[in-house]
Amino acid sequence: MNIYDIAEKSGVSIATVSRVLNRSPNVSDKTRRRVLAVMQEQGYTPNAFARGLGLRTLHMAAVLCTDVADPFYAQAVSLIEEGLRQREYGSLLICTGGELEGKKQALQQALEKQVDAILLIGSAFRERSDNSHLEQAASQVPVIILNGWVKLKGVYCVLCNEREAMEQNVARLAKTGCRHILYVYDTMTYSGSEKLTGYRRGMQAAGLTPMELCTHEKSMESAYEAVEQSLAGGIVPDGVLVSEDLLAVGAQKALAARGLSLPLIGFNDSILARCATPALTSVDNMLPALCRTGLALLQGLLEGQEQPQKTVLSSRLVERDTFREKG
Amino acid sequence: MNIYDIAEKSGVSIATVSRVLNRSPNVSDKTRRRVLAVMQEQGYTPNAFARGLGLRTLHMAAVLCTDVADPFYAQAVSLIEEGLRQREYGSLLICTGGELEGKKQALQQALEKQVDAILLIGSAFRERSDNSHLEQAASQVPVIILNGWVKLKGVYCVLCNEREAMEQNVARLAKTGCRHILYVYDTMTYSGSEKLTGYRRGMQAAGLTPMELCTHEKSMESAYEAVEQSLAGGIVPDGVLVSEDLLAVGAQKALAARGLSLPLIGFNDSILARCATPALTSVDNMLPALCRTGLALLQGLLEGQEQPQKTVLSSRLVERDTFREKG
DNA sequence: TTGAAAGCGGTACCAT
DNA sequence: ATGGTACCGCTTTCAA
Repeated sequence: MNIYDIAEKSGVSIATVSRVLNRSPNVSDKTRRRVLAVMQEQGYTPNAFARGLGLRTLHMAAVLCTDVADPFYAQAVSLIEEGLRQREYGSLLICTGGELEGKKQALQQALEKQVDAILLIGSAFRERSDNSHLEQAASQVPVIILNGWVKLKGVYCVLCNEREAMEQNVARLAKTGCRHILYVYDTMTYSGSEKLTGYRRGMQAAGLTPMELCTHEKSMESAYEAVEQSLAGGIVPDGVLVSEDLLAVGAQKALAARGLSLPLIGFNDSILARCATPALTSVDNMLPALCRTGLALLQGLLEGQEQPQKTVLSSRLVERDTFREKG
Repeated sequence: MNIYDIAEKSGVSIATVSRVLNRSPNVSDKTRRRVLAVMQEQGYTPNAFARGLGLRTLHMAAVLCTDVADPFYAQAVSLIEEGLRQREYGSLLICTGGELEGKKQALQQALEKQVDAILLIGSAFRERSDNSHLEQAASQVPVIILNGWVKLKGVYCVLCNEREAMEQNVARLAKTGCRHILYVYDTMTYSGSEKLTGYRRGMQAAGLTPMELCTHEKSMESAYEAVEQSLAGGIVPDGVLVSEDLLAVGAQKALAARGLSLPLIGFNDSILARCATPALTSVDNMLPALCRTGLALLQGLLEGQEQPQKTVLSSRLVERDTFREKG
């Protein structure tokens, strides 16, 4: 069943059928009705490839993240997919893993599928040395990074001031009397190093000595072990900051296992923060706003407008059981 | 930059370029090298639409779920996307929401994009009365339901024996002396009613009176409230079964708020079960196996083999802090 | 308002 | 091993 069949059955040319398909105003009401009726009755679905060939777009955007199984990315993907769908764009999801090779392949796959844009979630998409793959992709379609930052032509970034947020976290704990503030984190993405820098600056500003603990991998269990070993090794913090709610839960459990209940602040304000016991105080990095902004930016771009290459939103502390500013 | 340009620049016909593109053995090594070199140097990316038009496939599958932000679905989507990617298929992700209209539209969108198959995650895709939209989709491409069951031509289901699992849960609690086993659940999907049936049968078999509590919506907070009100209303359970880890966390918190620490079993063995404090004992519904099986089934289908319309895997209890069989 | 026909960028069959 | 060419199904001038 194609446009020729429909044209024949409704006694018009394929050009007219195409016009009906594309809601062109230059079709008489009568003709339109007739054609639509035939389409309906034949259960006709236009072939997207042929359409894409002509229009040079399938109305699809690629959405990349290292792993959707991570609740934070899942939340982001959910928001983005919804926004794209509302704008009548499909979402090609690709999980890349943390390795460069996976990211390169993902970009290649996205380009092969002729997506209209590529959305990167997370700062893991900025490589230490060589970002030429990003550059190449950006030369073909707009690339948008959510919660990450790379200065490259055609790459647009929307992010949250995480450095500042972490700096404030230190100040907050220090204000309530903490002197030995442990910082638990995992990998060194752009975002990760921003937070770490924020922590260090905050500690310096407060005249305190940094206590940093890097976990083996990004998992609750790994954070548990790292903190447990650290405590066993005689480290005695009186406050804990963490780069990620998932790790924060691990840290929290390790502390609890030793009967400790210290001020603790997580990051991302994910579902885990609410589900943890006690519920985690966490930095809300404004994910919904981040996604909304990124989508609006993309829309502008696709409409041919100029857009800023860097947009920074400010975060917010969500107070729950593990820490409150009043003390 | 298209196949004609490449052909010209390498001094061969487009047919030969096409052969190189498709790894046809009928190309001399010398020619192949030359063509590949030109492609490389020109940064050529074949147009997937044109290709799709000829091959009648873009090598893409649609992956639908009600909402990826739910950690359980996110995990499933992650596994499926990976499996599809390994088989060189792209994943068109669509979140449908719980309403029929959203699901219908999602199927329509998937079909318009000419996907090769549709994967439905969760039992929410079975409607109470009318499944004609599924039937229509299945008449065009294979439809696979993971963790759900609908008997329809062209629809293939892989699921877990959740009814039995819940029945066993009752037996387990009863064996350790529980007499007043509360069941907390939310909506009535196919999966939901299976579990509820399992609970009822289990209670009957143990000679106990069912105590059922339906939450207002699928959220931790909603479960908390429901249980809290129930306790406030004088209900005194001595064991709790829940249809979902997310709800289980809410129930757990409500119990803890009243100083209660009862045997409690969640469902899905999601990341939340591990992150909860105390960690939840939960039924592992074999999600990875479910996804693997579904993907293998799909592959078989695409290769033209017959496949069973229903495959049932058996679940497994993962014992953590909130309940152990030995007592 | 409608139709005819030239693309769009590939695939694949038929020759050579 | 290679080239010529007729599709694939739709969009979009250009004429009528």
